[in-house]
Amino acid sequence: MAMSNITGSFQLMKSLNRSLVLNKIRSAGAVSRAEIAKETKLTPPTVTKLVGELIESNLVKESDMGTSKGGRKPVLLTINDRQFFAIGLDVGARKIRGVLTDLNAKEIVNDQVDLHKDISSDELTMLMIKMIKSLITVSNVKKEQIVGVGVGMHGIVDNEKGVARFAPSYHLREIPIKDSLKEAVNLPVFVENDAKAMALGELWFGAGRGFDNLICVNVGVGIGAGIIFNNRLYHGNNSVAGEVGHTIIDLNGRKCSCGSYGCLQTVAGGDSIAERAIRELSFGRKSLLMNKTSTRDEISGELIYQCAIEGDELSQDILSETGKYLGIGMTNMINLMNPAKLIIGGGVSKADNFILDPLKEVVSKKALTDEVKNTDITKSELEDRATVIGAVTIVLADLFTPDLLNLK
Amino acid sequence: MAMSNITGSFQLMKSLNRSLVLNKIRSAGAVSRAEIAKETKLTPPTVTKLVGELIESNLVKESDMGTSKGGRKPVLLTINDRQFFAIGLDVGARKIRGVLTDLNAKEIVNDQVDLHKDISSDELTMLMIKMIKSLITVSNVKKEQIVGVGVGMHGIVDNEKGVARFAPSYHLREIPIKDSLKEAVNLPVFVENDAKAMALGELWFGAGRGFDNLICVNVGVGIGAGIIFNNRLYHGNNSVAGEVGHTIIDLNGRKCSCGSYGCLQTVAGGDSIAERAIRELSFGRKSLLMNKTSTRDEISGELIYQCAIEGDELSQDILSETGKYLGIGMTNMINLMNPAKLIIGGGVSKADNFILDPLKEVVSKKALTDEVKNTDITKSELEDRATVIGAVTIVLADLFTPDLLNLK
DNA sequence: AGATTTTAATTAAGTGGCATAAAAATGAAA
DNA sequence: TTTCATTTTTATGCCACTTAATTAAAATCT
Repeated sequence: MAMSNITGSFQLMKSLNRSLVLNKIRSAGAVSRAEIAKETKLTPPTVTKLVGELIESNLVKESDMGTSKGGRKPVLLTINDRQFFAIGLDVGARKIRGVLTDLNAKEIVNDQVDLHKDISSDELTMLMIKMIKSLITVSNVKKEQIVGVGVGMHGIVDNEKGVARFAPSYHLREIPIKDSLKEAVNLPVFVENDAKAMALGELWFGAGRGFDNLICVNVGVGIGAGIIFNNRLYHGNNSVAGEVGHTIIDLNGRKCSCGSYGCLQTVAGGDSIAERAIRELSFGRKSLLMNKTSTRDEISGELIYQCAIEGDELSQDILSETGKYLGIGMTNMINLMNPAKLIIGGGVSKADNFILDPLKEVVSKKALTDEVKNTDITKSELEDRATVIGAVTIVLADLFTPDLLNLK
Repeated sequence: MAMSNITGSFQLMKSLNRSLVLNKIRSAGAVSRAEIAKETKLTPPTVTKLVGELIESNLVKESDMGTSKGGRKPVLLTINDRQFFAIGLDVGARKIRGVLTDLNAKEIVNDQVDLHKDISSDELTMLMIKMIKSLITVSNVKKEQIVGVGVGMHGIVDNEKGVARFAPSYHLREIPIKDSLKEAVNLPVFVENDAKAMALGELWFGAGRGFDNLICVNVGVGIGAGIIFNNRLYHGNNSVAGEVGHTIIDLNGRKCSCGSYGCLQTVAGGDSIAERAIRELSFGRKSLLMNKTSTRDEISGELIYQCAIEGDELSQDILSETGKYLGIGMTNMINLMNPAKLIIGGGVSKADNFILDPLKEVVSKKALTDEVKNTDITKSELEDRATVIGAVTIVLADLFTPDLLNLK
């Protein structure tokens, strides 16, 4: 299909403006009709009408009076955040987290459950359903008030079909999450890759606010990226976009779980951190890690973060090296996609700046032009809640900014 | 700015539909009003009206009658391709090519001029202006009939300002192409990086027709990519997007002109091909290359392509190796961006399949999922005209699909 | 304090551009 | 020749916006 296949119509016009107004209210927190008119370039009568409909549908409410600027006081409008709610699930390698939030993604209740490695598709689905039901029960919210369920799932996800194509942590394939949950709880369900959910979460509620073109990288055992163009998630042609962990940065590197050699993941993924520590220790290097563990298996990324913060030199060195490798991967990504902002999330958030600083240094040395050398790089603001809030955000995005222009 | 900041209005509605109709005519070649209505989901009266205005403005004309399907014969509409024209320039490392085409990008006249390595900004600009004027004179087209000038420029280009930020081939910086040309010829001027122009050219008139999400890679001395999302060029935050030649694939690789080590360009760029040949010859390997050259300096990419086609084993081996390295870079790009189509252009087009086959093989082995392993990869259809036709296409894109929705 | 000015929001009327319905044009098929 | 199918145009209506005028309410000026 060539072209921006968008047919202009009255519905489009109205939907566009409705979204515009709704989103202005959402992103501003509280605005008057007059200000909306000014900022959206809609006329006051139009804004009045649209706001009226939004109030009618209970999405928006009039709240306080604003301060006068020399005339009549403005009536401030806010999202009616006690009327509707959204549910988000973060289906990670070792546990499922869940939250039920209001329309500002403010948490009302949360829940979590541990997973075992050899869980089956049915068990997993069942746990998700159970959690959704529990969140609803505990929060004491009516089901009609819930606008949808978002799922941030690790691995390869087909977001259109709502299927987890491949979940490496439990070696499961083709889990029909959307269909299963939809049938069980009778709510709209959205399924998305965890890094993509995270990116959307950071865009709306975290470090990405105000940007419309960013990349958020989830560094854990795997390394995935969520790419945002024009305020929307970019999925690519087969929902595979963002697999930065499997970009090759070392032709002669070690074999990766994907079969290739020298993937970023093999030198900067969570497992590689622990392996590097074990190797260094076997060379006889001293470290706090020795005092805190009795067997090799106890050495984990988290522990190394902890020790680094406590001043352990080996741990710091390891994280620094990880940061450098990660920096290479990020530089490649920056040279290719030139995002306005790069957000680093996942376990790394816990590693203070031991990873981030060397990462930034590599980018500032190796990226191509002065402008991209200075790419704005920060760590996740939502930290370990990024994916679950991101999952909620998928639901909110559908509510607040429906994809009117059928951009893929 | 959060959100699809698009205000719905009557103008928007109309522009959207006007573009929709215009583009349907352009991409179909010849269609009836009825068919346009069917395909665009506009109503027949609306199409009649919009077509009337397009005919009025001389962009569209009624051509032949179509064949009846059991009723009145349809009147076929076509782009009025003898009324308006566009100019494209390809400012390469060693020469400038220019074309003047009709609105279907069909060449009317062309021109080219050689450049010397130490050319100045003023000289370069002067040559461009001279060529534009010459194209107009020779074609005998009135200046009012020319809708604009597009420039595909190698190196780093700021397309918004129309400035060539850095042109590595002649070590020039900050050439204000747009302003200079605009002043001299008094026509709308668009300046774009060569790979990006190429991508747009292939999208509209080459191997990319029918896709709305593709990457076109220009393999020459440098390796640049033009990224198309939603039928539009993606520039990134500083117009730097697409610099795949400077993505690092070999941590321990050779130093690149950019200062980093192991950039794709160092193992798959044009220079590396010649260097590899020289090295192999110095090891005493036999080759047609020996017969065709007297000094090392004569060994070039082109010559190697030629020898490979003539059956020279060494040349074939070298190209195969180049293809493998290029395949790594392409795999990384595919894993990151998951394009629907990958087009390989530049000098490589002349290398037959000696590069493309190993490239595809690497992708099919190393890309992450089955779907992306099978990414549609072909070589450029427009071949050495890709950039210059792409330059024309920038002008046409502005005419046919103005950026109504201010997507960046 | 009262009049004036400023800002906010609503009401009323007008307009642009698309849709629906019907008709005209034209040709194939019965 | 009549009937039917398809293409295109004409006439009318309607939707969602805009412009202009009005009401509301507060700050500032005299």
